[in-house]
Amino acid sequence: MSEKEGEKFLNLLKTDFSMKANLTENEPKLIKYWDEENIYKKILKKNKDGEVKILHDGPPYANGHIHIGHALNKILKDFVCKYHYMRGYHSPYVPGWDCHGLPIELMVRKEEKTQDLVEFRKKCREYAEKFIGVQRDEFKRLGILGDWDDPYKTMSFDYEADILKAFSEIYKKGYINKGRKPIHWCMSCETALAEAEVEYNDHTSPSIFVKFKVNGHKDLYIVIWTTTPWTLPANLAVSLHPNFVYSRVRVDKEEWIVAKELLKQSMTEMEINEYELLEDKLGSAFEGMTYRHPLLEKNCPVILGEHVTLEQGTGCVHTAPGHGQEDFEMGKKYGLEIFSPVDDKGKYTDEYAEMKGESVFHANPVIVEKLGAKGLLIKEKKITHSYPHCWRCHNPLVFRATPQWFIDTLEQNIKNSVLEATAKTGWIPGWGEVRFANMVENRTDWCISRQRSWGVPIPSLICKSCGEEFVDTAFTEQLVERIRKESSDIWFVRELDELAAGKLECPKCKSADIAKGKNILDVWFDSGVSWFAVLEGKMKESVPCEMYLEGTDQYRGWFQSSMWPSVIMRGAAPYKKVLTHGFSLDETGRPMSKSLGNVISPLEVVKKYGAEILRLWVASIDYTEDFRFSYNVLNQMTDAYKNIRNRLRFILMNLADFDPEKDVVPYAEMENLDKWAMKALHDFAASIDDAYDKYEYHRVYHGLIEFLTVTLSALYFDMIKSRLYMNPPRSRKRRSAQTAMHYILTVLLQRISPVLSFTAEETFRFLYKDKESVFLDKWFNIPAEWGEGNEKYKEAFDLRDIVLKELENRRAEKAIGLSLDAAVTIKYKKEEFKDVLELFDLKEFLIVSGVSTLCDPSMQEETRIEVTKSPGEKCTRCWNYRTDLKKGLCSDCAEQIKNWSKEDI
RNA sequence: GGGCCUCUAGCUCAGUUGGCAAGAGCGCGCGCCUGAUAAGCGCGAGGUCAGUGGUUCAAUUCCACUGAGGCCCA
Repeated sequence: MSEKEGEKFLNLLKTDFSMKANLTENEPKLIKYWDEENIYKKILKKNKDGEVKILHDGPPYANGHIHIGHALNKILKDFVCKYHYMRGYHSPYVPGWDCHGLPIELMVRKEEKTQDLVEFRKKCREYAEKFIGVQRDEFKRLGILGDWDDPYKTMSFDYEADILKAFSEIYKKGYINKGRKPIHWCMSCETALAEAEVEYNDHTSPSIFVKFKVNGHKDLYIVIWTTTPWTLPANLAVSLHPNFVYSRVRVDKEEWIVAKELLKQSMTEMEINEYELLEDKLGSAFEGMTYRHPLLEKNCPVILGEHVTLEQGTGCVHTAPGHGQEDFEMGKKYGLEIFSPVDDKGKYTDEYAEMKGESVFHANPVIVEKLGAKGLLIKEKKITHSYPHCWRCHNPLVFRATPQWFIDTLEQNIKNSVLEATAKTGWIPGWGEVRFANMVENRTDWCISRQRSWGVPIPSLICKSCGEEFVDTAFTEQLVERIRKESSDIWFVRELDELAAGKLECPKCKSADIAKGKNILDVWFDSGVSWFAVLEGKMKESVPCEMYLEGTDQYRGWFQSSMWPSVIMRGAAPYKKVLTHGFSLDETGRPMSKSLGNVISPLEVVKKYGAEILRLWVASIDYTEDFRFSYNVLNQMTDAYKNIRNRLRFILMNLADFDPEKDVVPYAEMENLDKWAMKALHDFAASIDDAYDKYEYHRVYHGLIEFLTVTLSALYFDMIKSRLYMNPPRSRKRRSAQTAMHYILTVLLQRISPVLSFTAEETFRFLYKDKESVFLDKWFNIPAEWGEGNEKYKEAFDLRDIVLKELENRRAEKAIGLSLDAAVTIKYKKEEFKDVLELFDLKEFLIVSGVSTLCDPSMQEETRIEVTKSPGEKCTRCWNYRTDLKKGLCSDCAEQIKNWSKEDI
């Protein structure tokens, strides 16, 4: 028989499953298929009675294209959800977008010159809508399944209404308060400015050293330095650093207090040439000391703050809680008034009657003069420094306390409840709990009011006659229902009497002359009540949900902005688990940023490599830490992907004539080697499922690669190839191997589908033309029996390693090439070792032409391996060396060919 | 400056409560095969476990400090 004819009797099957993936072309087709066939909806239907496990999406900001952080975040969420889908949980995934806020306002204002507020808000809405569309397409391109047709948007009418409903509930519980807080203020535009609207330019200010008379000591002064003399009327304290050393020095007939390290520098600046050091003391020793206010008839305290620096001045810091951020924090800490005797136009109010009506910037020389007259001014100079200016009118800004609304996060009961909820939450990784709790402990009040345009209005009312600002809960609740129908625009479109059903009245002076408040809500409040608007509202599910999953920046952001409202309103956290991921760095470990020019766009990756490669990369890394991203690492993923795909293809090829409905061999009748493979499959699946349960996808990736490369490709497939090719197609021996491969493929597809969704679906639909989707497939539970295996497996594989080593030695000597060229003799010392040798068909197990075994109790060593070139001639069909060839065929091959068309052998 | 975190082969990761000469896969080098073939198999070279000091009979593993880096604050 010629070799050509011989191939007729070999199971060398072909497959149309291509080696080349062509991801960039095929992925969009699959996405279209998922879309058109409503696969996501069908998954929900399949699992509708399953246990509820909802991952609640944190809304990205609807602005610009997605970057690698967005991609990673959404892909991780997709892993979580898809594994839930596979395991039968009810896990609807409703993506969302954060729509209000300053960045969109700023973008729109660049192009839009309209002065009309409602028109402007309309443009903002359009802008957000546009980028929701852009980002939705980009996310879908990554293969993420979810309710893309009906996502949540913080600007939808329902959502806006729910924001105010939540506001109202929190207000009724007493956790929303009025307060004051210093902010950047432009007195020529008469408007508040956000940090992003502030531009820093050089500005010349007075630079003055002033001495404050200490009470209870004769001629003792504390020396401060400031560049804003106009804030001195608002001075309420002097801050010292508790751990700095302060010196008491004699200057003329007086004694001054100055930080020791700044003593020389400040004395030079004050042009004091002669002074004498009297004493050094820690700043903490001065706590409780009081001094006489330099301008007003009152006494003020010396307080301690870590914010004090030794960069300039005297180390004794003039503190006006109404006019500086740190001063404000200190004021809060020490219970000082947030005092700011300055009005919208930048003029002193009657709280500083002495200069009422005077503009603060014109006040500087006057204040300096007053200090001089009192003998408190030590030195005045001019200083040119970087100073905040208005980005629109370019005038210098002031920092000034204004009325604001706060959520009271300092109230001890609620803080304790938040800490309790924190302890009950599962933080992944575990250190998240410490980080979150620290932030809860140390945070300040949550200021929820913004003096902006694009957002949900705070439904506060202002009494025109007495100036009282207040919230009327009945009115708020009417407003909620109006907003649900007409959007929050009605606040700006309608007059107050159109909005209020009944009569409004000032709770303080009973006046009925009321106006609408002018503040909108912080967007963190918008997204912070998404559990209320989306989980409870839109989805009709309950809180807490299974998981929030975001970057580590959200410990301060969304995790907190969600936690506080939820604890106040529901007495518990909105989530059972919080999982966080790190940030993307470039190849050298620097953060990815536009300014560094080291950004790799996920869109570019998808275009060049395919989303599957990106998904595989996400699975490969330990995302809990920051991760490096580069084309280098993507190329590695491409290689890994090819490996996976080829192994799938090999299985498909060998299953081309296998129908699981008819051809499956019962476990009990399977070959031992195939049973071993089922044991390996069982163990593999158990470890993969454990990794999925713990959200450790890099273990999924590494476990998968290890299983495919070592267990399957290098061991199992290599060993069974001959059996698959040589035995009659329907023979039990061959069907046994195919049965194993069939189960391997089934388990593999289910395990890779959350990560390699495209490839899993492609393979699944290639295999089962009549089935819809791998995600709708029933979960295959691996029989526990398969995991039992045999304790002697390990000994057999240890023996195999030794034999292979010996084969390699012969190969190096050029005695053999293919391992089938060899014959092996195994000598063993202990009789019991026979059991190990009888476990498998040794010729198949070792892939050699002949194996002989011999027990020799007199041997020193346990086993001895001898490898020789196999005697006989090479069989043209099975390539074994045999001594019984007839016409080039060995007797086994002759037998197999004889039985070729018989069934069930 | 503060809170939290990271640093193991070129890359991505393992290394349970301190204990055999620190492992895997990929990549790289060399070889085999040509019935998984723009595939498959084998072998090999790569690490002062960021650095220093300490605790201990023994430290990649515990402690302290230093360095590099990240997120969030100030």
